[in-house]
Amino acid sequence: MHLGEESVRNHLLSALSPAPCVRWLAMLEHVRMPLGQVLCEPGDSPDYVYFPITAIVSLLYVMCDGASAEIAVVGNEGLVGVSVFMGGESTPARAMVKSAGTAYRMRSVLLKAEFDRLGPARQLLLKFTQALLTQMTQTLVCNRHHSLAEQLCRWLLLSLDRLNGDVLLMTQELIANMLGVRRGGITEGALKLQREGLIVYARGHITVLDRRGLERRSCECYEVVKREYDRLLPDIRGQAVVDPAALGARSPERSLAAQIYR
Amino acid sequence: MHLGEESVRNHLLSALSPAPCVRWLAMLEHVRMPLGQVLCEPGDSPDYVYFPITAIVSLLYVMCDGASAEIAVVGNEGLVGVSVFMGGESTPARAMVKSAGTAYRMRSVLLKAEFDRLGPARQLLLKFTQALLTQMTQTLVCNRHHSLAEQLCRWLLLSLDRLNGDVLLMTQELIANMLGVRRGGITEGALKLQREGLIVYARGHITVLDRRGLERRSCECYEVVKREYDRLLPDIRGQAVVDPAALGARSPERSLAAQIYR
DNA sequence: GGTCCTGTGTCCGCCACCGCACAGACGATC
DNA sequence: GATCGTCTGTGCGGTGGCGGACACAGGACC
Repeated sequence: MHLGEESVRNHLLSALSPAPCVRWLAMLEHVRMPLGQVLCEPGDSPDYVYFPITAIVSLLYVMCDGASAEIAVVGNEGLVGVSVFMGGESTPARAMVKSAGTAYRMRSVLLKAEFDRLGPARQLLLKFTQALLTQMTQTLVCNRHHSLAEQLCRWLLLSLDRLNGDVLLMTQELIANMLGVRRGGITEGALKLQREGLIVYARGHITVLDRRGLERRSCECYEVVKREYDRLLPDIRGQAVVDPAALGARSPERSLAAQIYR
Repeated sequence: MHLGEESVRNHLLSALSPAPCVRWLAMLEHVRMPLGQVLCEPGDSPDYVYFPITAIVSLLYVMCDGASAEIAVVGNEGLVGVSVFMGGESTPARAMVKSAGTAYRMRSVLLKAEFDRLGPARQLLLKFTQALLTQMTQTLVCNRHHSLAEQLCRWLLLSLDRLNGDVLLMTQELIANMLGVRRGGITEGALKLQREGLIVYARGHITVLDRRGLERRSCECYEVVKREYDRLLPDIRGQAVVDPAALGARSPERSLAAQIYR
């Protein structure tokens, strides 16, 4: 198992109380997640669940005719593969890496066993699932009632929250697929945001300059989702980033366990 | 507790293995659910969870400006109040009776306790939750990509599946609120379906004449949802209706327990 | 039988977004 | 530095659904 120099970790793993952690340690595998990697095809029963660290994963529904829409985003606040412990094994959505990075993965059967055995771990996983549910809900209503520009802001903010830094590597084409709209629409929206000085866009590199501005231009949906994540997973968010300098210092806390678990 | 002459029951309750049932019996209360009754406001921690029998409940998101959209529908295949055992207590959606009928209700705390204690009950409830998740997913993509007419068909079919009979009591105004569209749009769609002889529509009474026809006019979304419900809850669906005549015969099976649990 | 209310049919201007196409710009590659 | 592929800006006709309005019909109620 290898860890690299990551200055963040998966908050869901961090929030587990010490007891299960020791056992979980041996089950976790550190993996790189290249852009576009498909973690799970619709209908498949996935072998692994993923706890993103720096990667962002998109739950994407692709229809018969090729049209698609993003259901939800998962970053280092959660895990990919809730269907494993929900009991259905598979979902009708595809899980795809939409921002390259790293993750821990765990065999599905192991997670399932832990879920069935341990109350606290179970509660945590279920709360995350409910947060995911809220995100889906909000995406749904946003789809229905809000303008493309507003949706774009929401999408950028949700991605940004799961990102280390403020540069997104993402072409307009990809964003369009996620939002289920025409690429030209994204161009227009992005241009508007760029002219207002909120972002800079160039060939797949989006740099967010004014986060507050994005929040102002966004619809209520982003705020609702964020509040609900904070409410459901309070011990997880906020205490996020570990000081890289502190990590650099050799000490007992420099162990894998220390990095993952608070 | 009173039971009436209902010829159907809640499939989720039916599917519970005998052991928990005996205990659950004492916790269930039979209630009537008038049209428009609100079971749970967004942000509330509901006192009861509901297992619909003949009623249909809509999970509705209402936005700041009053615009709304239906997240999912729950009928006698499930329960209203998954947030109780998911751990978040509340959801940002409103639960509203969209077709009058009856239900069993149970105190939230009791259900939560059962959920934490019993593996089989837990698994069943979680599977239902995943089915609900699928329904939401599909509603989301349908919103994005399909025409109002197709969505209307999907909506009618989903309601029909949860209904005893083929008459829906529902004004166009209400349907419009559910689908998050303009009332005029529903008028047009319904007229088209009526001209094709699939339904008859008159002042809040929709009679479905040709179910197959509706399925043909609908998008793939309905089929996907239905398949997933059947997959996840196979022991629940299909064995639905109890012969009313058989119920009329006085016998030991005529007990409440017999009616609820297969 | 008259009155009121609710629910439905219809119309019209409007606009956001679609689908498609094409050109220009940047960056990688040889 | 020439070439090519990818990414982005832009244009244009078409259209589905919006918002708001109005008229009419069926029931309910007095």
